[in-house]
Amino acid sequence: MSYLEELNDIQRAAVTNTDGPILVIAGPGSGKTRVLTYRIAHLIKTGVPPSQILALTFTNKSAREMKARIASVVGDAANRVWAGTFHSIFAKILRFEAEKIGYPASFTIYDTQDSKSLIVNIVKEMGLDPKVYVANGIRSRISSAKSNLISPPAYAQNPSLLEQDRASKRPYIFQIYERYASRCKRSGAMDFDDLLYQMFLLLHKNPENVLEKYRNRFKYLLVDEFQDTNYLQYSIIRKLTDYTGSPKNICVVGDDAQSIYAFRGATIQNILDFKKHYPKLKTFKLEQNYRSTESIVLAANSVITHNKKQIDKTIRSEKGDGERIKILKTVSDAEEGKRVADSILELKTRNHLRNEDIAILYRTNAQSRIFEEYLRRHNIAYKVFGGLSFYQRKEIKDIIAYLRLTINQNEEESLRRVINYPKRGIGNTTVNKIVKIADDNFQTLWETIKEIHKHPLPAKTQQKVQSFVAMIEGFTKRLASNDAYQLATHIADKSGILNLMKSDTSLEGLNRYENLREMLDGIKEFVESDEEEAYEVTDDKTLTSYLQNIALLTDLDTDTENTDRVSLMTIHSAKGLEFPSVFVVGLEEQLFPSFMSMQSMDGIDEERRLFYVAITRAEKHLTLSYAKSRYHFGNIRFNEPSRFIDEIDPVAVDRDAMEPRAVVRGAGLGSGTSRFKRKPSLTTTLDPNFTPAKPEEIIAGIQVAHLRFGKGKVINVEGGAANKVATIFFEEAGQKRIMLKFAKLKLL
DNA sequence: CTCCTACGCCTTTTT
DNA sequence: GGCGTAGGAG
Repeated sequence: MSYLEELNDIQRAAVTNTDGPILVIAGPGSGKTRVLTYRIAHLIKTGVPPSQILALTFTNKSAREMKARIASVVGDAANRVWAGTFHSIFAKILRFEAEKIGYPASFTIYDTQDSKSLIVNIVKEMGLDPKVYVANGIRSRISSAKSNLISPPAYAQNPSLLEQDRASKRPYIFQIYERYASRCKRSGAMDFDDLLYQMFLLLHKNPENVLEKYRNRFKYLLVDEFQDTNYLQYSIIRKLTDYTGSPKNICVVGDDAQSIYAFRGATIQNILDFKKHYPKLKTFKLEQNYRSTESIVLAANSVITHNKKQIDKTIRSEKGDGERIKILKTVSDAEEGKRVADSILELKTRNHLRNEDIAILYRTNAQSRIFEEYLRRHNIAYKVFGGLSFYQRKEIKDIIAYLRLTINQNEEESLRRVINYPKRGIGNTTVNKIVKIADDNFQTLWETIKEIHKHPLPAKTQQKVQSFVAMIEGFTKRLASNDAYQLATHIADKSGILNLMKSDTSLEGLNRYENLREMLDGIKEFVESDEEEAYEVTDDKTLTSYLQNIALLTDLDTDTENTDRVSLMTIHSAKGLEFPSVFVVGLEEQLFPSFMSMQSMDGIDEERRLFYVAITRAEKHLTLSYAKSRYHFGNIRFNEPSRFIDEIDPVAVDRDAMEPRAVVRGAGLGSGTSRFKRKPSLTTTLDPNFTPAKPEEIIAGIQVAHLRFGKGKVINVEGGAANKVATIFFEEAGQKRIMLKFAKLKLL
């Protein structure tokens, strides 16, 4: 078994101890994924049927990667392993078992937006003040209730929760929760938490002995990123493995130092409880780091010692000192953007790095903009992960709403979304009446509009509603005969969406149309793809399974274009990834650590673990940066450097690099009026009464100044007479091609 | 009912 | 600085 030779002693022990409970504490870069995948491969090699193995991860990406690596050892058998995220595996099981717990098999999955808009509707209906009952706050309250297995009735009787709600002047949250749950059920919809919560209830209520069915099916369980599981997830794991007579073949892998999801209920208490609940537990610690240089590991270790509570371990590297960590101190967020982009150019030439070897990591999604701007100026290809994902865009959600409604008419968020989109004369007044009627009759909206003639509404309105109903019914009829692509194309056309988009010739409209086309192409690809690949254990090509897939897909998963790009993402999304060169930016008090976390010690500790995760993504080069001033909601803010910088062992830091360089013109505070404009203007550096040069004066090699782009050097000039085009490299703005006829250039 | 504009809120982090 | 929504006019 040659693959065992690729492991160190501890890794090998963690792989070959196949039976009984195992806890692997795995530091960053310690070959955690390798252990997990080889363990699964080893199980299969020693005769365990792959379909009896369940591997739960946090991202689709790591599930996919895991499968690919298992396949490289055992071949096709890897495809029969149940590997996926908690959410996707449970969605798949629930799809199969839904009717046993009162949901349709075609249940809809609500994303965060859907949940929020449902809550907004409920708050309105209950006549509560939406400024007090903010949707986001309510949603996280409901989410954490579910994550702790607290049902609506249990919430209503829980003194401490009720007291908290009273204290925050929102005493009716328990009623909203109750209503939210019943509306989801009535809609045949599950939110993200339901995929876990209903899975637990399924096993707990155990209709038709499903519990035994799944206990028997999954003989070997593996859980990645165990430190990020919440009570609910852990409870499901226990349901499946912790019972009398269980072989307890469960292997969990995690690192308490990398726990960064406490805000959504994750608790390292699960690691501590695991030792109690599974007494015959064997523990393995992976402390050898194979990823980073010693400087980087030293920095990480020194930072994390500032956290009191942690499982004792020391990470070692044998990669040599490597470069020390650079610190970029800048005067403004704009200068930070520019300096990082400059450094990337420098890295690429000096160290022969490709774009894909480089990542910029930040605390909040909003920080990406300024880096995008300067990377574009420097002609560096990049990709922003996270933020608004493709499937969250309005035009995409609109078409998705039609698709959902076609499958599940009772689903109300989609119905409300499209009943008057495109405009068909069913306005707010009508919708509100319909909602009222539905509520009075204990019906769904769909049931109400299907019988709209029974209700007192203007004849014209009734007609419009009836033709909407007929349209949707027409779509539904096609489900049997059309594949997902045919149906989606039909819907885009007949709903009027396609025409609406074609008629919008604005730039944004064109963009939206492109996105719609891309969406349709994506469906086509899904229909035609030969199973597996990106779409995990899906074997059917129905619209239902397509919708399930995209509901659980994140931006991180859509890297189909394998082009060479710098990655921009939050530190949270970067977990589990590694890059030769990493920039961790925005290291300022209030931002990182975030002001939201600064009330409590635990909050700061979690931010510090986040910083630890950020540092340990780097293999060779690590640069930290901070800005003295930064725009926040359009206002300028001044922050101190992050406390985390001082917590790094000075030995690991390159002190020379700490000294500030010359201030960048136009990008900093010193540029007069431009400070109040978002776009740095370079106009001020040029002569105010300047006269443009004649086209024939511009020749290769000379220095010029442009009204907007600043100083630059002409690289070449092509085209004849009236249509001369010059390629000019500007110091600030990068390379541009400019029509000389229009150019406002000055000779220098 | 629809279109347009002004204002107000926003930003932790994610499946 | 940007997006979604409320509120007014047509």
